[in-house]
Amino acid sequence: MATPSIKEVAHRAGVSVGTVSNVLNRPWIVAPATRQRVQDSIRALGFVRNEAARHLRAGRSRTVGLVVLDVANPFFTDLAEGAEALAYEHDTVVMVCNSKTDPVREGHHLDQLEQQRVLGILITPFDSNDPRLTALVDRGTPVVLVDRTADRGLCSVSVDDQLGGRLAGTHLIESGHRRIAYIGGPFSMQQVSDRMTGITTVAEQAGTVDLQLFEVDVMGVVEGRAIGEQIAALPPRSRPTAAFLANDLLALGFLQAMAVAGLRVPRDMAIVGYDDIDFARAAAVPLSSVRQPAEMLGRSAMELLQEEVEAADRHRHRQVIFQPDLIVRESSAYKRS
Amino acid sequence: MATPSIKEVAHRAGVSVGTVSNVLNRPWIVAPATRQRVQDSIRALGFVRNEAARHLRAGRSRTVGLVVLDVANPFFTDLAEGAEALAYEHDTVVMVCNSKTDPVREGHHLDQLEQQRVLGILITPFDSNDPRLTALVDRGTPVVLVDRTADRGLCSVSVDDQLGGRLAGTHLIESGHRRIAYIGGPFSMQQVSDRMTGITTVAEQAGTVDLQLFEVDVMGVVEGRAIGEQIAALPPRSRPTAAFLANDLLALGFLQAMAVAGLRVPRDMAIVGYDDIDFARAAAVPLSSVRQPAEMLGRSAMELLQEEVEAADRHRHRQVIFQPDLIVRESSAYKRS
DNA sequence: CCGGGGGATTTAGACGATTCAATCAGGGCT
DNA sequence: AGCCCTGATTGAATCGTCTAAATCCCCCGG
Repeated sequence: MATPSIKEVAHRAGVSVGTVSNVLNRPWIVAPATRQRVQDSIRALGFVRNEAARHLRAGRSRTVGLVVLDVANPFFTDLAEGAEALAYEHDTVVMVCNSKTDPVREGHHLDQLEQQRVLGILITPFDSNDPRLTALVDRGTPVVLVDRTADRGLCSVSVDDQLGGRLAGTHLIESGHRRIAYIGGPFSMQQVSDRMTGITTVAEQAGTVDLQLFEVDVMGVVEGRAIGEQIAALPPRSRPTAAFLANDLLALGFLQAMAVAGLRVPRDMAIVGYDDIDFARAAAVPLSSVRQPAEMLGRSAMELLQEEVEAADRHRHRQVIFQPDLIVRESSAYKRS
Repeated sequence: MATPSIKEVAHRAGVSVGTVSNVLNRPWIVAPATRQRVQDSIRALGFVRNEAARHLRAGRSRTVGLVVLDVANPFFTDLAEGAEALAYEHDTVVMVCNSKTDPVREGHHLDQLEQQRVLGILITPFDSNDPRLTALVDRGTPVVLVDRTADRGLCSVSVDDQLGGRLAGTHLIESGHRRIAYIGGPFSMQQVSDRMTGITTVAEQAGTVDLQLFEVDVMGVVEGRAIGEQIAALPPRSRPTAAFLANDLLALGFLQAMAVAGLRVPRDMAIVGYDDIDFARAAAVPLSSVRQPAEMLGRSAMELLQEEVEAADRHRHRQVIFQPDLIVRESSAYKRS
């Protein structure tokens, strides 16, 4: 009835449990005839290894945790894809957890993962300086920050967000915009504030640019739409003529709101998003966006983790940084005279 | 160095391991003073429960596997969201696995989940009659089919796909279309063929409708674009005037191809998708789509599973079926004379 | 014929948490 | 003083797998 254990397999094959274990782990040291008998027994009983027992014995599991801010965001699914591809090569399983930009959920997932004694954790944290992260590391779970730069003793994989902000800002300013909105949030999140710093820098260099900041709690389509309505309702005189949004979901929502409000994109409102998700190109007005190498990020993060797990001791933490690209499409392809 | 075990905690608190375990599991039977001492010890040592050991002892894990066809598809992330919400209430963890419509990957994930002795598996299988599924059940892992109807002894949660197909078909036919394309795939997948059956039925009833079928391997944006190009290249005389696509990703890709080819939607080509994902409404031309209650599906599936796990014995397998709705938007809002 | 060598197999002890039967310490009652 | 009861705590066995050390067996060489 219950799943058979190695013991039943051994009994049926007329050998000891040790031999069965050897067949499973070092088949070459077992005599061919015996090996065959054991394998037959395994098949006949439908034996399936118990990962919990292996894990307990080995002291380490074969799972890696990946905690992301929003699984529904294609950027993160791409990232997960990359991580999973590499994990597969290392005979490792990825457990994807969705924190939904909520520190409480994030904490809950971290607890679960630690209890499961995962090999390590890849995380896009709500707050990169969260003491829980370092505590985790101190207690022995390797952590790699994803899409965030680690300052202290951690590995991290990130994209130069300030550069991303500068790219978007420069593009909009050169297109003649003087009132620009930056929309993202929460500002406490490193990536959001870095992108802001980027665009702020170039705005200040240009001198005459009026940069308005709008904060949201969560970066989803719904929130983008809401901010869009709010901005569309401003008097045309003071209303920004361009918006840079900290991710594409926000941008898509924002774009919808423009359509509803009857504002033309890019004529009345230029839009630049971030991440360059697949849907950006398929939007009502194809969306300009700052592209990040999502899959590469995931792959790279997993690489660092595996390195740390295997080298254990003599491992130096590294910070890998990628460069973003600006992809200009119709939503910002209009030069103001 | 290594994570401390219950033994170190006990030693430091000057009690036996049994008492520590009691503090963790039935604190009320432990004398307050002792309890306090143990809790202090736990905190001081940074003790974290070892889930593998608990699991091994308990004989059952606290994880549920969810295997979906495509995590990048918002339909499935919504579904996962629903499942996770209920899991949380049952103090259970969901492990999301992405089969990418690939039976091999699917099999790999099933193996992993079984080795982990998960509580149960929720799956949108590539092939509902896959013998591996029933084998899994026979060996003791409860399985609930999601977005598929189970015939045999399994629980399932699904949406009436034939009805969905009929809704889309009727709508297009009543709008005056006589040449209609149905695009989806692989046709061997139950939901794809059910939707086809639905539209075929109403097309036959109408009598004069020419229904053309196009098969794809995977239902993603890229494939939709490819089929779109192919159809746009047909001579206008024989080219369908409407397309019903088996999911919204396909439809979005298809829509892009129309734009590129210079065909106007809905005038030259009406489009109806399936799933009504968030992006459908945000598309270049807002997409008509057959809506499925994704989150509800996930929740419901998890409900059935928990029921089966708890009732163990006297549990009757059930097939829950939801009704889809047709959401008409601009992409099909044009009546041919 | 005996000892030794080497390959094949077995044995036994972890790994960490849980649980239940057994023990223990006190207090109250006769 | 002796006894019992109760509530608190302990001890030991258990879950399934792995591995290092021990044992077994057979054959070969001296």
